[in-house]
Amino acid sequence: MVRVIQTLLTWYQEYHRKMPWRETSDPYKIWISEIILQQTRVQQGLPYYLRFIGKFHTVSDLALADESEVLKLWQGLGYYSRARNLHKAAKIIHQTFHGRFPENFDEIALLPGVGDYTASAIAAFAFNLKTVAVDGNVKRFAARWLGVDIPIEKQLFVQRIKHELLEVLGDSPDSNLFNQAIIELGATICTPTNPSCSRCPLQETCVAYSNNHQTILPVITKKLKPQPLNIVFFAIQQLDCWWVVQRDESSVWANLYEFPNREVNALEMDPVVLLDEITGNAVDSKSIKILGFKDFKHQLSHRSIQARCWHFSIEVEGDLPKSWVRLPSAAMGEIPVHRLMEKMMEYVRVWK
DNA sequence: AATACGGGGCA
DNA sequence: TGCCCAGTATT
Repeated sequence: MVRVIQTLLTWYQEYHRKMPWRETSDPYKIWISEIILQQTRVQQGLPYYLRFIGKFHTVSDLALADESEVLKLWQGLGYYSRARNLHKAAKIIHQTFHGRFPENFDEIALLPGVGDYTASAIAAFAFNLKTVAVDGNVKRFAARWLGVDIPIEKQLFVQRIKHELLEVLGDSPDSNLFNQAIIELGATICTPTNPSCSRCPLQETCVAYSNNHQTILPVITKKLKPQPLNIVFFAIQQLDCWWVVQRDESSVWANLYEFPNREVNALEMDPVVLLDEITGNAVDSKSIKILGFKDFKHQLSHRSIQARCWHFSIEVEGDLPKSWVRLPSAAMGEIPVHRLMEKMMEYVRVWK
């Protein structure tokens, strides 16, 4: 075991990629990076991390911001509850810990948006606590290296590899480096397809390699098919202004803004009839000019969205729903929106 | 234990 | 297309 960890750390120090959140021991920066990197590739998350740290230098800066500011900075990254929980957690740290990041595992794990992986990662990377941070990379590497054929989404699998990896770590003082190393190994060598076994520092002791089981491990049984969802949007223009609504807190794209819309069974509904339904006949049909429509396909992890965006202009509004907000086009860039909304704003040329 | 929750890159 | 990414919260 001593031999293994020594080999691993030596490999890591020579070959690891340089990343800004590994050049610091500031728990705030490490925390931000770990939240951003949840289910997100380094390449995609890096610019967001730099912008975040650039705008909010400390946890208190973040705590004192508006949620919309935080969501705006998160725009396009997905899983927006991460941003809302990040903001909530910052307020907790600011208020109950007076801006000082908690330094023990249990207090870290209590923060909203921080689960077992993230708490372990912060504990190891910021405070060098003895723990194992199990993410997707570590699961894949451990399943192969230890030859564990329990499906990786089972609790028993995580229990098993955590126990074994903790034993590998042993009494080493390098929990920080060890955790960085196994994650980096999974990300760069022990990849999902075509792992680079020839370059792997742990090839000699790898169970999967010795049995030629790299392609059948890890065992993954889950697979949910995205369900179809049809939505008709209305991009309603009044001279240089647009109408938008904010989504509610308990749905996809929570708290983000978008054009008024309605879920439908089929996209081919009469748009004027649909608009009357949504507004309660608030808009005089003679006041409506139809400027065109465009269809969009948008893939989420759990939904296959087909959207139709109608471009209307109206002269005068009637008694529109209270939740509708009219914004000048200049203000449309200030509100947090989802990717589909970005595409639709481009279609109707909100900014000319 | 299962499901909701984004978006992008790549075979 | 389908897979998977430095996962978590909710049911």
